[in-house]
Amino acid sequence: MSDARNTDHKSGRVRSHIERLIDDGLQPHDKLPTERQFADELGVSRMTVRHALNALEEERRVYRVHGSGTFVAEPTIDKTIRLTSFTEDMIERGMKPSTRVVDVGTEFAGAAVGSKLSLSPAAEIARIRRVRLADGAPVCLETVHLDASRVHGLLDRELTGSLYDLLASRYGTVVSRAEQRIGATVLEPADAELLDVAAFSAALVVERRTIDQHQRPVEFTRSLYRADRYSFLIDIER
Amino acid sequence: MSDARNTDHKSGRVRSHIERLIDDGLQPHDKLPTERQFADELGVSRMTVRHALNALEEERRVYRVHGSGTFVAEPTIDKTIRLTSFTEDMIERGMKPSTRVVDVGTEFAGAAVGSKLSLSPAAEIARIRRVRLADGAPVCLETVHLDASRVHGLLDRELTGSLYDLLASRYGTVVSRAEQRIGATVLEPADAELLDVAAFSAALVVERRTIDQHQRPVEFTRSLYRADRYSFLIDIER
DNA sequence: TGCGTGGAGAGGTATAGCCCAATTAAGCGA
DNA sequence: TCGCTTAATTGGGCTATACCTCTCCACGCA
Repeated sequence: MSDARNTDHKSGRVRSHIERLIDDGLQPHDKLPTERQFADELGVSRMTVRHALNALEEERRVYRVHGSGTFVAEPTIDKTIRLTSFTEDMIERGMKPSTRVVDVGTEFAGAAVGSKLSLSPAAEIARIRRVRLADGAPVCLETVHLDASRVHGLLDRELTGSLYDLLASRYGTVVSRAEQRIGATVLEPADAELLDVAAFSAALVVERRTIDQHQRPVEFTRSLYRADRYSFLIDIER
Repeated sequence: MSDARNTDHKSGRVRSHIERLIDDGLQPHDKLPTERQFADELGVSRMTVRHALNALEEERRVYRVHGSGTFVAEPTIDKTIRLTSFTEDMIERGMKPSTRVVDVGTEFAGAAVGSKLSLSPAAEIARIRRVRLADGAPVCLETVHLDASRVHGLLDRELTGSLYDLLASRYGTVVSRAEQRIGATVLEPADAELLDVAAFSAALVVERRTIDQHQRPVEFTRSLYRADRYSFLIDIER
């Protein structure tokens, strides 16, 4: 919970201090000391305390009532969908992930993919098709599209590992968020064969547009998940 | 975009000013004036400018690069999944929702539904099957299961409106969160007919367990969505 | 007993100024 | 010409202070 990096800044130390208070015996809806008390006690200015409390409020660890005080929030069961790679996802589900590359190549973006990646339809893109397996059985067939000009030499590399790791370590591209569309379809015979199921079986279609730290689109990926082996769990707050 | 309430505070005015700048001709990744320039120009302190920029950064209208400047972000389609009813959902998508009740009745919970609602398998449950339509065309076939002892008389009521509203106004049950599983399937002929599509068409299966303000399960609903007319949009943060 | 009103105390907004850290470009030297 | 150093610029963090609005309770009046 408490991060060592917190000690880099005063507001981080204040934050850790408050987190410790909450973890050590305080109950939800208990009142925290006032901002001015924290400031005096920790020898920092009130603005710094507010900075730390803002962060904690953002994460729903505390809530504030104007004129009244700051209180410990109810613990949230924070299972909101997260941005994880297939590899991380499978390990979390207790299965052993592996990957088989089906084919790779370059092609013109075209209208659909081009618009998703903010590129001209005539731009060159790198395309990677991979089957992702869990415990040796196919789960997912994914087709990744990347701006070829930003990933020189990528297609000659080993592509069975995490693409996100490769993008970060080799091309300095850090993934920050993604927009995802989840739909359903029935599998074409060719795709069904790659996934080792009967033709026209049900599948989840996931189209994912990944965005980097500068809000630029990184990749557009279309994945087909076997419906009998995969589903999404989502926790939603009102 | 620009809100009238913004004028209540200086930071709101600063914020509006910057938003206007962005909307009037600035392109993504264009550089904004520096924080100190804004402060001078608008006659406010730099902290106030930073406050406004923090809010805009939070909403991903701008991004900052330490030592370099503040820049206009790429426009984002911000459709985070929320806990909405079908009715709200369709209105937001610009369509007119309606409902047709297929059948209602009571039955024993059974093992599967009972465990989802934390009830004995022998408990009596109310079951409602409804077809939900958008602009007059079927989109979703839902089967709702409720603890019969908590919703006396519900099945005799008008069931074409929002079930959440009915639960709140008549039974004091306020929905606070939900756990949802999203999968895919092909439609049985009987279900396909109710949804007005060919048998064995693709559909999304959504199983939703709704929890009230006291953390008690309220309903368990299984919905089948026509894949050609519905998909989920999700925004994910790393 | 009941009500309402003021004051203390809480968070919210804003100021002016200090130093730090990252970036960038200009200038200098090999 | 290339590469390194340096200085200016920009955002990041923090301080100390001031004044605002909202809440809530105690006190006093009817």
